[in-house]
Amino acid sequence: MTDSTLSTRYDPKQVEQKWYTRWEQNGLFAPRGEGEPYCITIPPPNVTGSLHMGHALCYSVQDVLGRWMRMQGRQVLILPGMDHAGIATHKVVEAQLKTEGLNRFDMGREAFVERVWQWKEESGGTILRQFKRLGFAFDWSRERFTMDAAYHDAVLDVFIDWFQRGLIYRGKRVVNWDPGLRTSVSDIEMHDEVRHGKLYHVRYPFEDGSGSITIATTRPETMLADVAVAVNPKDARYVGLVGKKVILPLVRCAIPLIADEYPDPEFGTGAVKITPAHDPNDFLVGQRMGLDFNDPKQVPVCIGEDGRIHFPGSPYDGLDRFEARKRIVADLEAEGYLEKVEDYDIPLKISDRSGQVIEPLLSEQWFCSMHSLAAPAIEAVRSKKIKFTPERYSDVYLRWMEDIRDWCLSRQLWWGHRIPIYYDDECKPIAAKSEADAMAIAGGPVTQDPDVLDTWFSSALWPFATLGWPEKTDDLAKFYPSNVLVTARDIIYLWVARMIMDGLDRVDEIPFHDVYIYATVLTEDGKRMSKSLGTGLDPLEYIDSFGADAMRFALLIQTGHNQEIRFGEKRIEEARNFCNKIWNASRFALMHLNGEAPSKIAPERLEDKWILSRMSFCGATVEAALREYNMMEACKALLDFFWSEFCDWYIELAKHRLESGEAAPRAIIRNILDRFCKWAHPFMPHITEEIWHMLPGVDPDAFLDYSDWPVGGERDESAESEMARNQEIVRAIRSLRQDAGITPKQTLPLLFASGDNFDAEIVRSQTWFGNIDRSTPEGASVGTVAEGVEFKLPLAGLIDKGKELARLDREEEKISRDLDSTLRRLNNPEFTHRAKPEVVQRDRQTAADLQEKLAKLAERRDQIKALP
RNA sequence: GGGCGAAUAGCUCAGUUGGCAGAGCGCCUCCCUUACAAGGAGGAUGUCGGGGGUUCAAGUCCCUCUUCGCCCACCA
Repeated sequence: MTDSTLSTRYDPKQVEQKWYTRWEQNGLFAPRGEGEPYCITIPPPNVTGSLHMGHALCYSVQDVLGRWMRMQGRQVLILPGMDHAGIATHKVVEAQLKTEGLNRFDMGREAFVERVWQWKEESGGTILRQFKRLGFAFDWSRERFTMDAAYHDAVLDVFIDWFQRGLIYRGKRVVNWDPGLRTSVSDIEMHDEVRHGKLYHVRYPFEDGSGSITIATTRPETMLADVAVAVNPKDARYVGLVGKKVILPLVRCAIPLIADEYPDPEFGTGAVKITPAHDPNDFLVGQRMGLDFNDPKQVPVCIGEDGRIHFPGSPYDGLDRFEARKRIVADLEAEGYLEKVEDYDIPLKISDRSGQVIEPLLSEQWFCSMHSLAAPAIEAVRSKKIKFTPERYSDVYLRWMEDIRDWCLSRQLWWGHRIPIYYDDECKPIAAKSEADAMAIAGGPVTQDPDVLDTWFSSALWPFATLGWPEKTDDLAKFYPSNVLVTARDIIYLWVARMIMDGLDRVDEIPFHDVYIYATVLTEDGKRMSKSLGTGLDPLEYIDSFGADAMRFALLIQTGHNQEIRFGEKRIEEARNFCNKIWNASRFALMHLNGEAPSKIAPERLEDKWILSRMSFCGATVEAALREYNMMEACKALLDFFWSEFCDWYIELAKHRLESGEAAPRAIIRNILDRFCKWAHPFMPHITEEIWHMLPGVDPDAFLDYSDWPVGGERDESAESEMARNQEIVRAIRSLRQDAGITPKQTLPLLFASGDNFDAEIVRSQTWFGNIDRSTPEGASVGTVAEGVEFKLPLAGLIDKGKELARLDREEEKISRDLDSTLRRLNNPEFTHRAKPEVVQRDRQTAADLQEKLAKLAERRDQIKALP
């Protein structure tokens, strides 16, 4: 019995390493066979560092699905890769440079990009190691990066196509400018924040000397670029004044007082200064005024890309925008223009990328017109061609899509896909795949646009560019559309929506059938996990101390259709304990299997039939849960079955049968371990592979991923209910023993039973009695009634009369309460008439049982009282 | 302002079509019973956030309110 030498504690470290190496060496992760293809192109993590808990969950779910499908004979491709993550990576490397006293502008574009590639190798390597430690069976041979040469080609292809179709256009707009990173960012790359500030009331005198009009502003520094003052045409206070000119204080030039719908008469003074270059709303007013945004005289810009005042000749030139505000306010006050200052909570846009206050800034950018791309993508979700799980997210998606805005594509960065636009000597843009192509078209020298594309432009092609598109590859034909996208809810707009639009537009087919949005992993006390807050947890640390299987299971058992999960060390300890339980139960089983692999399962006793039925139920539950992407339910089914049913009952019942050499429990236990290993394998791949291979009869060269997925579902209802009765009885008698102060170790010779509607062997062995006698004991005894059978144990001399009576009281009280509520229902004719007959029948039975129990309790009370 | 989610045992959370409230952890008692003390047996614990309504019957369905989290929009 070599197996008994196995440690009583499961050691994940060596087991996990051993199997991962073997899986890789045997090429398990690439698609195999001729089964129906199943594909997931994993969300490529950013090469900005290392993976966190959210990643661990995200990819664990995908690994579960992949392994589950593989076991069902599908041809599975889980395609991994990483994202160059333009701004995010750019920022990481810029921060590194800063610590070295360098910056990208001194380095130059080429050297900087080279430096980022170095970082990409480093971060990518870390991430890959983490993936492998978590045990993911992804096809590393097909690993892709969003800046691979072929991928870049796909990006150019889409851009040029859309440019030629007029979907991509260049324009001067007020964009969200991040002065820290010196680039534009999109609408969805920033968040709102309210900060304490001031609302300044500034007097703008009329040119004709007839007094002044007062405007309210939170940003006096932008007045340098004011082009007008606007009032609402319905605002009675200003009727007749519109058309006058006002003098812009400090700048001392004349600007018009205009009427526009935009000012809200209720706010401030009802008069607004209009600065089209530094405010999106003012920009719209400027458009309505018919301004030429290319003419700096008509639309001046007073803040530069670095967030400093750019107003040559003024004393403010070169000042930081916040410093300039102070100076300008001071000057306005000194010159008597400042009417009043109020405290005011200013709603601001903060860049998600740098944390800087977004500066709305007029600049020339590339945009993508979204409406025509969105229409089919809306239809695909509305018609349920693409299904979201949980379903509520399809509404989130649709609402955003129906109100979609044009997308600012260009970023003033160096890390990313450079925009394939070349300008000829007349500054006419030409879209081309290379400089040579562009020159051929231009017939002369060209200059490439310096900007790069928003990183999501390339991410949007992920489901097909990774499969070789625009080439017509075998992979593309076989694996597109992929089956499911597993992702976080915060990138539904950024990524999911765009993949759907791109897929439908460029490949003419949805990119995936299902979208599963998993829960956000929070800390134990409900905080967002974040490195900067110090609340981030590193999965690798937990894997080191608890094992990858425990790590995965701990996350998966909390992941259903919920929106968030709280994760702490407690949860992973529980999962580790489960691994240990699996290990020890298997150890026990192996000690008794004697290396035999009994082929035929012959259920002989009630518990055999029961456990086989429960096993079947477990498999069916796991499968149904997986179909609905409900990891929690699947994990719970596995845990409950294995621990509470198989270990706590079946193994306990099987012990003495194994001792006496019975074949049936051996065969059944082996069968259960085999199936359990299979059903649990997607969730806990290493420990299940290890145990499965220890089972006698398992081909040492086989792997669970390519074994089979047993079908569950056949139930033996009568065995289940009969077993449940016996379990009830066992629990009642154990409780009785405990109450009587008898420890399990004290095996009592005799238990007396009043009937025989129970399985004597189950009850006797599980309540630790030598024998059961179907008569009434003489002398003092304690007893209990369970499932209509009365059990007594003789306790002459041991019984504490007072205690026993108190116990009977408690029991009686509880039964009476139950009986009362049941009778109340039954005595209500409305209930008996209207409720479903089976419900009424069940209640009648319950009432009868309770009454009988009560009678027996009364009888017992008399007996006890009669004792000396 | 609009939308989504959450509120159930001390904590973290399950609760499928309405039919007598569950698990894990924690707590109490007992047990190192030859697979496992990272374990076993037993036990205590609930105005299911508040208030209405529908129903014979509501944690579950409807209305409403409160608190928390998230998303979207707007704001001089």
